[in-house]
Order: sequence, then structure tokens, then C-alpha cells
Amino acid sequence: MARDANKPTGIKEIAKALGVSIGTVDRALHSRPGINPMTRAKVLKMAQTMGYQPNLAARFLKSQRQLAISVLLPVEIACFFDALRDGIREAATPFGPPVHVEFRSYPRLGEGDVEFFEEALNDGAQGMIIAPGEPTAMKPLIRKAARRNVPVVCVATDAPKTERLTAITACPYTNGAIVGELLCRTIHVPGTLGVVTGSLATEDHADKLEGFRASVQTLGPRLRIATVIQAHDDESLAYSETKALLAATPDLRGIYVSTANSPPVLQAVEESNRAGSIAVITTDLFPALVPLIRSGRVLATVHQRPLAQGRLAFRALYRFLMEGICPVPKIRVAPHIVMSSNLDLFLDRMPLDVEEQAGFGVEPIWSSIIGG
Amino acid sequence: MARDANKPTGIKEIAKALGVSIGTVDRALHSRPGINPMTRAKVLKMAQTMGYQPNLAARFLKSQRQLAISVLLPVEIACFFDALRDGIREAATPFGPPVHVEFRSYPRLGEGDVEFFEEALNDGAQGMIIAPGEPTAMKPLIRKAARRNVPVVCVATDAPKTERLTAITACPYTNGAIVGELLCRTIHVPGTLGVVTGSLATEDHADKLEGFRASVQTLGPRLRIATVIQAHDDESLAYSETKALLAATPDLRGIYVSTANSPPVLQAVEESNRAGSIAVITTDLFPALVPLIRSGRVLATVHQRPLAQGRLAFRALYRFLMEGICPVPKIRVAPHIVMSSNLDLFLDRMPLDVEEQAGFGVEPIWSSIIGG
DNA sequence: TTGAAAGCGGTACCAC
DNA sequence: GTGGTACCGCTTTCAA
Repeated sequence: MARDANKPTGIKEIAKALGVSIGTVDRALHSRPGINPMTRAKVLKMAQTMGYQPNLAARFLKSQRQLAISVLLPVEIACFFDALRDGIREAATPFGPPVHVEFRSYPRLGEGDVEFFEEALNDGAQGMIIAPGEPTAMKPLIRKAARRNVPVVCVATDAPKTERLTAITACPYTNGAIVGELLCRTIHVPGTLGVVTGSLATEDHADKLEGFRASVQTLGPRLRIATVIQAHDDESLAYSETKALLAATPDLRGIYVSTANSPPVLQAVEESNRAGSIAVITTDLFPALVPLIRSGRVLATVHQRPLAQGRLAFRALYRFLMEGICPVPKIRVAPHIVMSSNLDLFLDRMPLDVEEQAGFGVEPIWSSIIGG
Repeated sequence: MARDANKPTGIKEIAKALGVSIGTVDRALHSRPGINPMTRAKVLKMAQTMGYQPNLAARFLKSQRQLAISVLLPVEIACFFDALRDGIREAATPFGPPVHVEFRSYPRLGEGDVEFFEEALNDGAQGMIIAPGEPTAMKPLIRKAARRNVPVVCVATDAPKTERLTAITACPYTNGAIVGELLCRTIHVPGTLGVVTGSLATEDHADKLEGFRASVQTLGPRLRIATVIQAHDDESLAYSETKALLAATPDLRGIYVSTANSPPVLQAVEESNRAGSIAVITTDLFPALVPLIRSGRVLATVHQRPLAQGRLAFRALYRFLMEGICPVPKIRVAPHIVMSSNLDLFLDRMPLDVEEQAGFGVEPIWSSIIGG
């Protein structure tokens, strides 16, 4: 790794080669006003041929330009959004102080984000990362930011038809589709499938359902999708509706819970004493699910990889702001399928008291494979 | 984001607060020789209380210290190792020129890496990333590097009982275990499972088999594991042995190919006309597999996430060298399960001519679900 | 054992 | 329009 003898060309070398001053070179490179177009062209060409690459360290050092990035995320579903924040932090650390990330948190999706958005904008944020719980409410704000040239990146959920720079999501369609495929492969008897979601008005939830439908249609000719329960993140509603579904559907073979609101659903299934003949696939990974996955009560859960989403969100924003690189309009993260045999690999980042949660009982239900 | 009025404490602030010179502070912070232990302690405490964080930009700017990192990886199985290199590159870019990564490539795992290792070491590499195909051959070299204080990170495969800094792998045990779980969930009739691996002398391959065994034992009481074919990455051997396995095992229901050497196996299965009743799970993702996954001939493939492995390898090495942070002894990446419904999300990084590969025929075999 | 000062490669702001 | 130069925060060297 012989230390490069011919050190990389700097602004100074270009100046010397052209017999001009470094000030002039700087003006040319940054298309600053007050420079003769001829000189400018010459400098640019020379920079090109000499293979000039700016030294980022030096740039940051002098210009003190603190890239101010504001991150607006809810507290709610801490397991998910804490990891998201960690991902952003992790991606930002290498850049050190020149990049300043500020986190603002509001109670839950769609509650109070609007006020914070205004605040961040007025405080001089140069880029933002948000999770637009209610896209319609956010739309005018994103527009406002766009007019001020402040790029906005959406994570976890998108705000379609807005001027957001890009959106990072755990591809909801695929999310639903993979669940459909798993259920179809697992259930070998004719029967009915249930779906518990949040609200079909939310794009993410609707897409998941669509993916699920498509996949079941292709792969599970003997399975039909019954009710779609919209629980609006309400625990008791999810519980009572699942109870009703169980009562009304004797041939229920599988349930897909497409939000993190799965505990009440699992509670209802457990109480029905039909856990052994109903395959449940949930969404997200949090402590309460761990023992249920281990014991087989939950066949699998779809992990939406908040850490990766955070990392990607920051990267997209950074590269746009600093390098002028425009990201693709939608960045999709492949969700992880977590089952009992790979569960342990996902627990590192979880609270340590994970194992102490109640799991309805300890006997595993491995033996009762559906339709076996 | 009110621009911090009280700007972050620098070496200068500490010096002023203590009434010493910045030189002294520098000596203290870097435990350089020639400083009064008392002064040193005072400076350190002050730095602590003032929350000093070094400005990396400035540090690199002056010290011109090019962190020289050498990466030794094979060309073979380009899909995997190219992605691995990309992951390293990607993680290294943010740091710019001060970090110099040099790639050296040799034909295949275990062939020629030793020479390159010596070379890199003599060229002054300050850190290395390797894939030790033959750990025993590598062992003395890793020791030599360790004696020179050059940390070595293993990636893709480990060199156990050596002084390597850490190893990043797609947890082989889990790899096998998840395949076992998927097969047990999918196959609902009694029968036999086959395994095609490389060589059980390779730790990675042995671990995969162990995970697979454990999982089948727990979840598949009616399935037994028959032959374990060691194909040593030889295509024709894999083909002929699979042929023999098929002939000898009329109740064969599933095959687990734990290396990238799956095409000949799939060829043999296809020729037997039993594709519809045998579930095949493969390893890694490459163009030839794509149409086979789409059509259902391959139930799933285990993606070992080379990109993520590369990223993590670089991070571990960087943090050790620059921040003195010692990584955990083994870093495990959760492998991805790729099935037909999430396949598309993994194709971004693949060659574009992916779809043109032969797929034995076009008719999907969705309908023939095993044991349905 | 310590202090002082010269850069590293840019940027920003003078003066011409 | 252009050239000169004082910094940014840290490392390094030399002098005290």
C-alpha cells in the first residue's frame, strides 16, 4: 500500500498549473459570482483533467457548515421508532460534529407532528426526516419546506403525491405477499383466513392487504379471505372483533395481523383453545411476542427493519444535501421473516427483560401442525 | 435548531480553562510521552467534564494519516464477493480520502490468499479484511499480523482459534435451522430429506448441517434426514450424487443445498420429474436461481447478505483502529429468506440480464404443493 | 515537562 | 475580475 507519492490534486495545484490564484479557482468550482466565464471554463477543464477531488475534511473544518437535520418521529411503538432513531444516529456518527441531527418526538403517529414541523423549519433545519401519520395534514407543510429548499424524507410510511425527496418503507405490498405465501405453504387444508389491520385509509395498511390478497389468490386456491378487521390500533376493539371472527368462522386456519396490535388478537385466539389449528403471522417484533414465537403460537412475524430504514433515510438525505445526488423516489427495504429458529438473531437490540414477559403458558404447541 | 451558541468544546477551550497550552492538552489526550502525570490527569478530567469530542475533520486534515486497509477476497462466486466488496466500499466512502481501502483478489477461496496476505502486510496495511478459505493455512499469518498490531477481520467464514479481531458471518447454524423450519412447515407427509453441502470439514458447512438437524428433529417428527452429500463445490459430483439420491429414495420430500452449488442439484431434480413433490431450499441468490424461485421450483433461498457483511466488517475494523473500540468476538448477520413473493426486492443489486437465464421451462409448478 | 508556532486544504472576505 | 490572506481545530515540531 505504498503511500501515494503524487498526492491528490488540490485547489492549490490547479491554481499553480494555470497561473491563477486559489481564490479564482474556488470561484470557478463553486460557480460563485464575479468571475470571467473564460477563466471559469479553463479552471473547470483543468480540474477535470487533473482529477480534482475536494477534501471534505478541509471543507467542513473551515466552513463550519453544520448540516442541520431535524428528525420528527413519534414515541409510540417505542421498539420500532427507537430503533429507527438509532439507525439514523448510527449513520450520522461517522460524519461527526459537522452534521447535527436533532430529534423531536411527539406522542403518537399523527398527533402533534404538524406543530413540530413548523418549529423545526423555523429553527433553520436544512433537511428533515418524518413519519407522516396523516399525509393530508402534512402535505402543505412538505410543500412549504420544498419551497424553502428543505428536503423532506419520509420513513416507515409515505406521503404520496407530495414534494418529499423520497420515502423509505418496508415495502408493504411485499410485506403482505410474503405472509400470504407463508400461510399458503403452511396450511394444507381448505379453510378461511382472517386479517386484522389498522385502517384501510392508511396507504401502508391497504398495500399490505393487497399484497396478501394477490399472494393467497395465486398460491392458496383452497383458502379464502374472510373478514378484514380494522382495529384502528385499538386493543379492545381488536380483541372483541377477533372473538367475533373466531365464533363466526369455524374453519378459520390463519390470521394475518398487519400492524403491531397483535397481542389482543393472540389473546383471543388463545382463549378459543384453537391455537393449534390456526396459524398466526404478526408484524414487528417486540418483547411480548418473543415467547409466543418461541412456543410456536406465532408462526412468524414480519420485521420491518427500523434500523435499516433509519440508516437509509439519513444516507439519502445526506447524499442529496452534500453531494447533490437525488435518490430514487421510493426506497424499499426487504422485511425480515422472523420465526422461532432465527428469532435469537433479532434480540440483540431489544430490552434485556425480554424473556420475562407472559406467554400465556409455557407448553409449546409445536406438535399441532395445521392439516398435518 | 438554534445554531449552538456555546460551540462544542475543543482542545483550545480545555487549554484555556486549565491555563495550559494546547500542546499539553494534546499530549495528555493521546497519552504521548513527556508529560507530568498530574497535568495529564487534570486535563483528562477536564476533557471529561467539558464533554470534549475531537473534531475528526481537523484531525484528518492535519495528520494526513491515511488509514490503509487491505481487503483480500476471492473472485469466485462473484455475485457474493462483489457485493461484499460493495458493502465495504459503501461503508468507507463517508470517510473519504483519509481512509484508503485497497482490494486484492485471488481466483477462489483458499487459492493464493496466503501470498497476497504477506504482500499486503509488507506494503504497510494497517488493517485487513479476509475470507479465510483454509483457516489452518491462514493461522500463522493472522498471528504474524497480530504481532505487528495489524488487526484482521474475517468475513463470510471464520478462522476460529486465531487472533483475528472478529468475524462476520451469516450465522450458519441459524441458516440451517431456518431451512429446517421452513421445510418442516411446508412438508406435511412423512418422508426423507436430503442435504447437499460442500465439505463437512469446513466449519460453516458443518454448522449449517447442525442447525438443520436440530430444527428438523424438533419440528419434523415424521421427517428423517437421509444422505448428506459432500459435493466439494464440484458441479458434476453434485449432479451425479443427487441423481443417485433420487433413485435410492422414493420418499424424498425435500432437499437443502447449503452452498451456492445448487444448479446441478436442481437439474437432477427437474430431470426426475418429481419437482412437484420435492421442496428445494438453496443458498445465496444469483441470476440462475431467479426464474426457478419465481416458478416455484425453488421454494426459497437463503440470502447471506454480503452487502451487510461488508459494511459490518469495515465498521468493526474502523472503530477498532480509530476509536479503540473492540468488537464482540463474533458478529452474526441474520440471513434473509427469499421466496417468490419477496424476490423482487433483492434483484436491484443483481446484473440486469437476470431474466434471460434458462429456467428449465416456463410452466409454473405452483399447484403441486407437497402433501396437499 | 511545557509553550509557541507552522501548517493541513479549503472558504470567506478583504483590497486591488 | 482577480489576488492575497486570515482563519477552522488539530497534529507536529522545535525551542524554552
